[in-house]
Amino acid sequence: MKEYDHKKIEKKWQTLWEKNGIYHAKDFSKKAKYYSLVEFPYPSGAGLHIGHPRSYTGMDIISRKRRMQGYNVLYPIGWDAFGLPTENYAIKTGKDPRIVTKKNTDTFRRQLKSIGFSFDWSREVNTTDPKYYKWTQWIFLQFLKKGLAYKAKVNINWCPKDKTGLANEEVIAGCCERCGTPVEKREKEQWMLAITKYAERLDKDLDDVDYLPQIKQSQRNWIGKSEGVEFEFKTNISRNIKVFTTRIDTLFGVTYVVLSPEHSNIGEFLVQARNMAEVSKYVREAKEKISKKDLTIDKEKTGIELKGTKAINPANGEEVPVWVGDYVLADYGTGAIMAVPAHDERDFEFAKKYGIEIKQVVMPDITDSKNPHREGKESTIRNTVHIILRNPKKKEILIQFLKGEKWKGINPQSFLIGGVEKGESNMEAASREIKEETGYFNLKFIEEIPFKVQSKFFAAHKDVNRTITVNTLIFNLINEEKTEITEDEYFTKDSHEMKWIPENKISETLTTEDQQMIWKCYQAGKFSYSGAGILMNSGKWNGMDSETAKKEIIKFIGGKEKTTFKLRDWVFSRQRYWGEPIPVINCPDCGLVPVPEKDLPVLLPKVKNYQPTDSGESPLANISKWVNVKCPKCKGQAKRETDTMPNWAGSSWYYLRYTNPKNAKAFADKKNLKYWTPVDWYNGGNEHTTLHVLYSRFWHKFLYDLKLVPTSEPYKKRTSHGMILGEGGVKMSKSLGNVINPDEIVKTYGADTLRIYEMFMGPFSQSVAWSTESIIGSRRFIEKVWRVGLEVLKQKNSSALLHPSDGTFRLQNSSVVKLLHKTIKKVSEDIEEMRFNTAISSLMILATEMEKSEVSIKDYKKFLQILAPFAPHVAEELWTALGEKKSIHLSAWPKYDESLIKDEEIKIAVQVNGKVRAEIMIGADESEEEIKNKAISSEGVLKYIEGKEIKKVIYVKGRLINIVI
RNA sequence: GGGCGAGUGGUGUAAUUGGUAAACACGCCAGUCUUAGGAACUGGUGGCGCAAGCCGUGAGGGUUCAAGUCCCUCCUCGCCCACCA
Repeated sequence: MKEYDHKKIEKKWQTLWEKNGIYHAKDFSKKAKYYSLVEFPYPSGAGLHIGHPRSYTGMDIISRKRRMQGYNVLYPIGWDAFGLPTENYAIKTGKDPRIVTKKNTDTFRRQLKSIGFSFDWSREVNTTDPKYYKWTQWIFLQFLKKGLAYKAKVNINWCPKDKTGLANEEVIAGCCERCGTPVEKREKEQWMLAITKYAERLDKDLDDVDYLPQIKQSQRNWIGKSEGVEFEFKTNISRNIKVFTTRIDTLFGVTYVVLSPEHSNIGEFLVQARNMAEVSKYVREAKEKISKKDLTIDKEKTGIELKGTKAINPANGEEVPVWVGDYVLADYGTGAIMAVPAHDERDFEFAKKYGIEIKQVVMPDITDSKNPHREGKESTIRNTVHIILRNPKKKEILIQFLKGEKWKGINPQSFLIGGVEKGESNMEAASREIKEETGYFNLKFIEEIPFKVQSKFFAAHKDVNRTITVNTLIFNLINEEKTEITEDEYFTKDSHEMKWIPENKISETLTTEDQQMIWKCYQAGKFSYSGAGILMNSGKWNGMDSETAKKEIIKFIGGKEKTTFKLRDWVFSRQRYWGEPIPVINCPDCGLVPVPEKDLPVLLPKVKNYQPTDSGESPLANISKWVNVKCPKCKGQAKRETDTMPNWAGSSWYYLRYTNPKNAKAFADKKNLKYWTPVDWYNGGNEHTTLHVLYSRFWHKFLYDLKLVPTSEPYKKRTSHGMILGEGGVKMSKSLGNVINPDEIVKTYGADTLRIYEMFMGPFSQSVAWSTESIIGSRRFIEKVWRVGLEVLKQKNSSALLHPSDGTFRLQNSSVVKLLHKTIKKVSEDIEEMRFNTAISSLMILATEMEKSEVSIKDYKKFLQILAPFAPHVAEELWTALGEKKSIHLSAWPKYDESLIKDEEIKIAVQVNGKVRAEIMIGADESEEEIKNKAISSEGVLKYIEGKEIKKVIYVKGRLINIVI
C-alpha cells in the first residue's frame, strides 16, 4: 500500500460489496428494521444530475450509520421512468421509449453504483415495467370500485404545446410546468381522482407526523382548509343564489352579491336581467379572458350589474343588487359570494370602482394589541416624521434640507441627532434638538397625505418602546447628500404608499390622536377592515364580538356550516403515450367497464407514431387492433380507454413495492408491509412537498381504508435537501453550459471526495452553489486520512513500539484520544440532525491532530468507523489493511467515553465591561470564588480595573468572566 | 398581495441557542522541496493603525453585565403560492 489510488480502491470495494451483498435488507430479520428512502430518480437522457448524489449521500450516511447501530436497513432505489421528456425524445427520434428508458436507466445505475451508495440493488423497481404497472393499474381499479375514480366533463388546464391536460398542481403561474407555455382552459372528459374526499384527513393527520415545519405548512396551505357557512340569498327572480362565506358576522354589511362569469347557472340569471345583451357580452369576454389565464394582463377587477335583479339579505330583508364579476372563482365555494366592501379588500376595491355602497358593521378594537387586523387601503392622515441621526456630518445636510422650500408643508415634528440624555425619552430629546437646531418645532403643520393603514396602527401603543425611526425617504435623501427633492420624487406612488408610513411606536398621546384619525377615515370609507371586532349596524347583534356573532347569525338564518378546501380533485388522465394505460373499457351498452383484474396488466402497445393528436387524443387511439376489444361484461364490441395516467401515479406507491418487489400476486405481501412500513425517514426535494408527497399520502390512506396497508401514514419523517446551483449561484442548465457531470468528478477526484464535498459544501437543507475549485479541499482531507493510515500501519508492523498488553501505542497522546471521543459524540449527533457539513469539519480537525501526534491502531480504527458513512471506500480499504476481516460497514458504531470528554483544565475568557481582556486557565472543579479571584488578579486585566470600582463580577460556567466596573 | 426562509471575510460557510464572531474549507501571500511549472507540506490571511488600541455579522434603534443570536422599525434577496370569499 502506497499511493492513494481512488480508482482502484473504489472499484475494488464496489465489486466486493455487491458480491457479498452486504447492503441487502433482510425480510423479517429479528433485528429492528429501519426504512430509509430517497425519491427515485426520473432517468433522463442527460444522465445523473450532480444534485442527485446530494440527497442520496445524505440518506446513505444515515442508512450506513443505522446498519452500524445494528438495524436491519432497507435503503432501496428504482426508476420513475414514465413521463414526458422520454416521450418527447421518442417523438423527435422515432425511438421506442422502452429502449430509451433502458439505456437511461443503465446509465443511471452505472453512475449511482460508481458513487458507492449502499442501495439494496436487488429490490430495484421500474414504474414502466409491466410487472410493476400492473399494480398501479390494479390500485386504480380499486379507486374506481369505490367511486373515487370517476369521469367528468371539466374545464381542464390544457397545454397547447405538450397537447395534454394538466393537474392544477402542474400549472405554475398560468403556464405549463414543463414547457412554460401559457395554459388554456378546455372542456374535456377526464378521469378524476377524488382526493378532496381525503382533504380533511390529509390536513389533520399532519399533526401526527414528523415532517419539517415548512413542509407541513406548505401542505396545509395547499390543502387550504377554511371553515365557513353556506346559505342562500332569495331573489326577485326564479332562482336563488347560494354563497359561501367565512365571515357571516359581516352579513349586515352586504351591499351586493356577485356571481362568477363561469357560474354554472349563469345563463338563467342573465336571461332575466334587464340588460341581458350587455351582460351576455360581458360574460363571454370574461370567460375568454379567464380561459387565456394570461397573467401579464392587468388584474383589475371588472364586473357588470344584473339590472333589475335583487337579492334579499336573509338577516334584515334588505334588497341588494346582483353583479357578475371576474374576481369570483367558479370552482371555489359556490361560485358566488356575498360582498362586504367594508370588510373585504377585494370587495372594497370593486365597490369603489363601481360606486357601490360601503357599510361598516364591524368596529375594530383599536385598543387590542393582538387585533389581527391586516391591512387597509389608502387613506389620509396627518403626517409626522421622526428622525434619528447619529452622524453629525449628516446633521447639517438635514437642517438645510428642512429649511428648503419643498419641505415647508410637511415639517417634521421631531428629529434626534446627538442621542438621548439622562432621564429623557427619545421624544423629548428629539423635541429639544429640533428646537435648538431649526426653531421649527413650535410650528405645527398638518398636511394630509395618502398612506397605507397598517395593522401596527391598531396595535400601536401597548408596548411603549420609544423607538423613532427615520423616514426612509428622508434618510435616503440625506444619505445621498441632497438638499432638495423634486416634485416627482415626492409624489411618486412609491414614496407615498410604501415609504410614508407614519411611525406607530411613538407615545401614548400621539397614538390616541392617530387612532381617532384612523377611525374617522375608516368611517368615511377610506379603507376596509378585514379583522375581527365588535359588531355595529347589525340590529340585535350590535355590541357582540365577531366570533359569538358568527354562531348566532348562522342559527338565525339557518345556514349550513361547511368546510371548504382549495384542494381540487386530481385530473388523472393524460392524452399521451408514455404512461400507464387506464384499465377501462368503454362499452356502448354497459358504459365504463373496468378491465377484469385477471387481465392486468393492460400492456402499453407499441406504436409507429408517438405524436399526440390535436384532437386531444392519445396516440393509442390510432391503434385499432389494441383499441377494439370485446366488452368483458356483454362480450359486445367495445373500445379501450386510450388515456394514460400521469407520472405521479407510479410514484404514489413505489415505496410499498420495495418491501416485496417481485411479488406477482399482490402489490406487496401484507407480511412484508407489516414488517417494513412505514418509511422511517424520507428525504427529497422541496418541489415535491405539495405534489408527490400529498398524492402518495392520499393513495396510502385509501389503501389503508381498504386494509391493504397497516399504517395510515406512509412516511414517519420527511426532510428535504437544498438544490445544487451552478457556479455563481445560478441555476444549472444546459443552455448556460454550467452543468457538472458527476462522472467527471468521480473520475478525477473519486467517489469519496465527491461525497465528502457535497456534504461539506453547505447546510444540507439549503441551496448552495457548486464550486469545482473547492473540491480539492475534500480530496486533500482524504489524502490526509490516507497518510495517517500509512503511519499507523507502520506501527502495526513494528511491534516494538506497542504495549504488549493491550496493543495501544506507547507514545499515545492523551489529548488526541480526548478529541477522538469528542468527535465521536459530535459526528453521531450531527448525522441525526443532517448537519453533515459540521460533522465533516470536526473529522477534518481530528485528522489534522492525528497527523501531528501519535495515534494508536485502536483509536485510528474508531476514527475510520465514524468516517465510514461519509467516505465508505477509503475507510474500508484502511480498515482491512489494519487486519480486519469483516466489512467496516457491518462493524458496530463506536461509543464515546463520557469521562474522556470532560476537560480537567478549561480556558476561559476574562472580559472587562464586555470586552475580552485576558484568558485564564481554570481547573474543572475550581470554585466560582477562586476563579473570580484568579480573573481579577490576572495580568492583562489589572491595568483595566486598577483604581476603578468593581460593581459586579459575572461568571458563566466554563465560558467566561465579565467584570463590570 | 399572502406564506416560508435568508442577509456574517475575497468565496462556501461556522458559532455549544444570549457568553471570546469568523471554526472547517476554498482562494490569496510567504516559506520548504523542485531545473521550471504544478503538486505536496509549513506558516500567515476581517478592516484601520508603527503601536497600544479602536472598529466590525444588511441599516437604525431598544433590552442586557454581555446581542450574529431576543424585541421594534426599515432595506435587500431567494423559494412557494397567488383574486380561495
